[in-house]
Amino acid sequence: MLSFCSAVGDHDLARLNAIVLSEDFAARTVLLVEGDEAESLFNITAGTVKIYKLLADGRQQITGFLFPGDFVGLATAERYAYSAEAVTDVTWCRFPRRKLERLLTDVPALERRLLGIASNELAAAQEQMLLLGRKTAREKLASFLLMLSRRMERAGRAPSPIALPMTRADIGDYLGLTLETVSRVFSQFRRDRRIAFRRGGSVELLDPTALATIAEGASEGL
Amino acid sequence: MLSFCSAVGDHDLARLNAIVLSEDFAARTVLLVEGDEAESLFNITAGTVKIYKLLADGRQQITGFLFPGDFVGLATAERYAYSAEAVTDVTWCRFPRRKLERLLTDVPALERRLLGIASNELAAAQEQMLLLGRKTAREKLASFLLMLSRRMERAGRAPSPIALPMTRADIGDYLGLTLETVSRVFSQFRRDRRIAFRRGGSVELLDPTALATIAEGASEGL
DNA sequence: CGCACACTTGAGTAATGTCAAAGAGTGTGG
DNA sequence: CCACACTCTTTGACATTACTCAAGTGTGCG
Repeated sequence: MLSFCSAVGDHDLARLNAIVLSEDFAARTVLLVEGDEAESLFNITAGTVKIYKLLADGRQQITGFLFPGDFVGLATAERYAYSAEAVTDVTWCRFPRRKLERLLTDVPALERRLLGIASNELAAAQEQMLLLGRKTAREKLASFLLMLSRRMERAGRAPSPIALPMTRADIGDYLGLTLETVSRVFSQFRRDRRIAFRRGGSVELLDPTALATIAEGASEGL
Repeated sequence: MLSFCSAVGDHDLARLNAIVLSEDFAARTVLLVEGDEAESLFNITAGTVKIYKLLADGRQQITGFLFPGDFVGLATAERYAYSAEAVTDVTWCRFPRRKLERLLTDVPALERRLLGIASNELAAAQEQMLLLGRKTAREKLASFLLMLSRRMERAGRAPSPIALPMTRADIGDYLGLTLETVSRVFSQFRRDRRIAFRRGGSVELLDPTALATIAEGASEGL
């Protein structure tokens, strides 16, 4: 929100606040369903959200884990391109689309901000395609841990330990692996003293440099 | 280009044309390198372009095949997020970024158009993540053929036969497979009379319905 | 305290990758 | 014009990674 609102002047900020609505949800609540009419855009205030797509037989691909400050439902299309579920308890702000569009027309700087956000997401999506299509299980998990770590840093927090509010199954569905493979690779990293699990489901990165080497595919002798 | 320019009035269209520069390239020419300064945006006029990311050891993930009308280098970031190479001979229009930005400021409708394009690409990227992370080789190839077919239709052409200007290796690098697996699945589809190869490297979809069923993961008894 | 639920670990399997060789299509120079 | 050389493709045999199925171990919550 901060980065979004900072493009708005005082007067327009008041208008932005006027159209915003705060909502709370318990963990595991389904927040959006792919194909539903996209009548609002949301910005996460607290908690973790997963966005995902499903195949007919139930196979799931999580396309992103979203944290406070991230947008859900970013699309100019009529319908949501993905489903969303609360991983933890979640609070978000709702921007009714029609009101938001009027505001965007009046404040072009907001539109440019949204374009910037969308093109960043596009770059992240391409990075994820590289991961899904070409990386091994080890490389995927190392990349995943580092991505979360960098995200913590960008949010102004320490790069380690990292909170892992999602299950092994969710991590697998994000990386294109099974939960068993995720567990096995984590165990391997733990045995090799590259990570350590802490209480409350968080992970400490004991050797970020080694993880970065693995993540980039130089996994030969490691 | 048409869809982009149609958001511009006559006077502004003249301005748009004034900043545009047409360029030609032979097949296999490297057009952009990931990490290079993003000083221009491009719109393809003729030919096929692949955009891709590389790992240190040479593994490649193609994140998109782009055709006439598509944009290359769409990013607000300082640097290109991907490399690009001409699959066939290519012609494109260059929009110097600084001049384009001035134009975008003057014509907010253009910016909204770009936001729409970016959010469509985001939806396509998520569909591709589902494919890469969760679909089998058969499902991937069926999805790929249908995607190209739908793209032909949207461009106002017949949905079949489809031109396949890229190599099996490129298709594999797009779908997260090896070229051998691509070839084997194509052979299987051909034996099952779902597709037929025509002269000049194009494919006819003999049974689009069956392919659609396979693509969506209902591959049980097929 | 005990019941879920998530996680870990093991054994065997299946899908896809790797290595290899031969065939088909295309362009070029003798 | 044909033969050679090149690249791309197909197909086969085998290897490997990650998946499936299964059992057992925490761990937190009611």
